[in-house]
Amino acid sequence: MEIRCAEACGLQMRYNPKKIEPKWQRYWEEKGTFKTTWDDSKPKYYVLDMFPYPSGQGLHVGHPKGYVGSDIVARYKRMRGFNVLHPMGWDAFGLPAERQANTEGEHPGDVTKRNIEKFRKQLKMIGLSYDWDRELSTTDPDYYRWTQWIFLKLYEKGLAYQEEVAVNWCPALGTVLANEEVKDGVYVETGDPVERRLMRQWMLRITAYAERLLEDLELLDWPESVKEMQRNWIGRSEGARVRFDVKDSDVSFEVFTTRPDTLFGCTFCVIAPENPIVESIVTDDRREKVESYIAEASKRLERERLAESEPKTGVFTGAYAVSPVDGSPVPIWVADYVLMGYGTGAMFACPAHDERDWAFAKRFGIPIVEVVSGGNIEDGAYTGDGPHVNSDFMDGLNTDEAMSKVIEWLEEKGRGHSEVNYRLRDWLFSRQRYWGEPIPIVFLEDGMPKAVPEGDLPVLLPDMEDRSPTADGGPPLSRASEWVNTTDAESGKPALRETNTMPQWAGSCWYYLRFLDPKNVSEPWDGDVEKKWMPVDLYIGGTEHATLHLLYSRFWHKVLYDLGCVSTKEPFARLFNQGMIQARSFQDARGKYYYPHEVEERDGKWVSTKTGEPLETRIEKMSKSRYNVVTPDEVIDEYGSDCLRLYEMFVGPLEDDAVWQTENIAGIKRFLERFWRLLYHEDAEGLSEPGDFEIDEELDRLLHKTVKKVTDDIENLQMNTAISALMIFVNEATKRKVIPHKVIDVITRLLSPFAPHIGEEFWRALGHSESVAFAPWPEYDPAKTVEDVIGIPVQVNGKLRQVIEVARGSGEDVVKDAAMRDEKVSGYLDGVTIRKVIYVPDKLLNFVVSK
RNA sequence: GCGAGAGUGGCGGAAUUGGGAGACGCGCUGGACUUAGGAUCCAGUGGGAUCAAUCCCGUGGGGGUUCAAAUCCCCCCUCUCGCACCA
Repeated sequence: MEIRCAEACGLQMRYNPKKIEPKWQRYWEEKGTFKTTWDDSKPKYYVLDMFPYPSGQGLHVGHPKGYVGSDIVARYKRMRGFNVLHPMGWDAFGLPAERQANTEGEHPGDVTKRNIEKFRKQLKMIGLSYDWDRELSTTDPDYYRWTQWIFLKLYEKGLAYQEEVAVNWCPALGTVLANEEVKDGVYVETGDPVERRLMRQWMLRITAYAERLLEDLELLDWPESVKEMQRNWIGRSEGARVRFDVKDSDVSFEVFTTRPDTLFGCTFCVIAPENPIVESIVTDDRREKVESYIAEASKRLERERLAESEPKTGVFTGAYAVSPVDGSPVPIWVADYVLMGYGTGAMFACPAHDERDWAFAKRFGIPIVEVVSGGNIEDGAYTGDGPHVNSDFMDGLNTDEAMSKVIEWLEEKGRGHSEVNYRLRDWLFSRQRYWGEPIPIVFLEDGMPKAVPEGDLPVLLPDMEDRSPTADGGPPLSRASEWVNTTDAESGKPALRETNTMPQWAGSCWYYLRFLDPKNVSEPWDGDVEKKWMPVDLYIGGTEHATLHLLYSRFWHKVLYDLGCVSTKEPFARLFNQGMIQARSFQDARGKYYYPHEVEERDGKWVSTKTGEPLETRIEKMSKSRYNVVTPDEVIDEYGSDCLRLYEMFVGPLEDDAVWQTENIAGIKRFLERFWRLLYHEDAEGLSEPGDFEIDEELDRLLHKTVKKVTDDIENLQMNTAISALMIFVNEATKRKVIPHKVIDVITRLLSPFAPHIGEEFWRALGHSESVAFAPWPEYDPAKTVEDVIGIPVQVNGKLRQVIEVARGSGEDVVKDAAMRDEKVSGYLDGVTIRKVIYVPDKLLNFVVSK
């Protein structure tokens, strides 16, 4: 392909992104500019975007914000001599595609393919420097074959198991949902109601890795907020497990407590309604009441139970437990504020020193016994520290001492031991959907599960016309009887395939590894290749994945680490969360949304242009239903992709949310046009003169400062201030009549990661024959980034009175003399006593005076 | 309720080992060029007083530390995010 710069194109001297952008995108594609192969001579840099779910809506301008940020880093690192791996792919299994397919009467595979094509086309228009040869989709059998392979590894290690569990069943979707996908009794994505149902499910034992997932957060350069969210999610707490015997019975139960030091203050125990031991301890006279309470509680979702925090409900079982410390009888209650899923599903209550227990005791008239002094337990629970009382061998000790003493005592007596508990629960891994990875398990005639041999992978998703759940709530795959009825590979005996599929999180747990070696047909990735490229040096994506995707993939990674399949403990060394781009939406009193072109602002109020009706306006997430979507296609058509990229970076800090305001793009457009005119003077009818001359010192210093600023800012992902620095330079350069090409050459390189098309265009115009993508990043002279003569603010009593010019590095005496000679300053020093002079070299001079 | 973060012109935002508040951009005002301007260029633009030089006030509110506070400390208000009976 013949590449012609604007000069060669004749008289096209105005900045015209429509002409240059597609040209360079074609060039990069045809030349394979961003194709990455391992190169021993360069340091590696792996910069990864959280790959998108290719929805039917296509991209809006919010999506590429993070992609542009990571692309700038990728391009910058290449210019700094790094071998950069920067891939992109599709997290394409999942519910929306299945629903879209059903609505449109198509196969989810076809829908997905079409959506991916649209996404890919949109991303390519933005000029992102991905190595498209590494593109992958989680729905591709060559990919999910290895997702299934990892599942088998988990299964072999005992980390995948089946359990009959109460799950969040969503009737509208015909599937179960993970706890995290349900909030307030509805599916967070669609608002469909969710109910509890007991079902056989595959679970992944993530809890076995709780401690390491917590500890290894220390190794990571991640935002503190994300680490904190993961810590909370894992929810480690230290305490003790204590056995309580039930009076006049051989039944006993255990409780977990973080405050075993308050055992002497135990005046009742509480058991979760679902706890099976309730059945065996309830007395006959209480049975009816207890059973109806349990029936009532089971109707409500866990979330709802938790939401109704007050007043607490519960019933007495009629049974008594024996206090393990003093042998006294304490009543056992059933109450739904105790959760079956945490600890042992039973707890002891010390109302004097726990707020929930206090509220419960007050409500039901249960005694409250103080064991830690220092508070007033009449008014409320005292949770602070203090000397213990009424506690036998703990009397006089504070909480810390009492804790170790009581644990020691319990262990000695065989009634308990210290224990660490986690809030994290095992990962519910099966979904009753069609569009997901089949779980590579068969069931033999005796119902026992058996792994599909590795050699038989992938277990392909069968083609099906009817992909709805069966009438009795069975997964869609159970309709594929030919597929379901198979044989055990080893014995040849009949077997049934597992008909659940994996959740969407599965494919995204390891895609960063497949990118290293995406075409490998004999293994998921080559070990040597993995050692070379891992870990991911920079991972950019939204905060919404703080606890789910990022915890799940860390879990899988650690399992793979234990298997010797990967060489790093953690997958993502540095994480960065880009903010969202939101947009203004307009709604009338009836709730009807209006497009931005249907409204106008009158006297600071928004109204419908047509009817004049007042509208309510809000800053919201972009969505089709809110009529506030802006697509990259329309912005690129109007302004070009360099402009879009710069605008998205310039709106504010990359990590912050921003509001899309199309009118603000004008400033970016002007900047690019000014930059263009540095080279293409309108009045000169062509390229400006090469101008092999030296620029003035002021501009030269500014150039060095700009190189430094842009370099530092990219390293810190402060793209907004980097662009500001470039604007300052271009504004200043514009004031000169002509700028030598060697200066434009430097600025072109600085700008090229942000605006790669115009960068490439200029680079060729300046006479280079290779892509600017690998041009050396400009160096700067530190000595030239500071001025020789600087203005020193002179204050009198802390108030700025004058700025005087002195040589940089001047001593106090010199500056003081100069200041005192200054007419204005001396006016302020007249008739007062100078008490003190503060001089901060090159920064400031302050006279402290008094009358 | 608990935890984390934030609050700066008309607007988006700069400035943090404490040292010239408001960089850069939008918008606005005035001017130049023009048949025209939604193009481009130049000048101005935190508030107040003043013809002006200049002065006073000013980073959510109140107090404090300091020669000096957007920045550090204490109290309060507001907003965003996360968790929400986790024994």
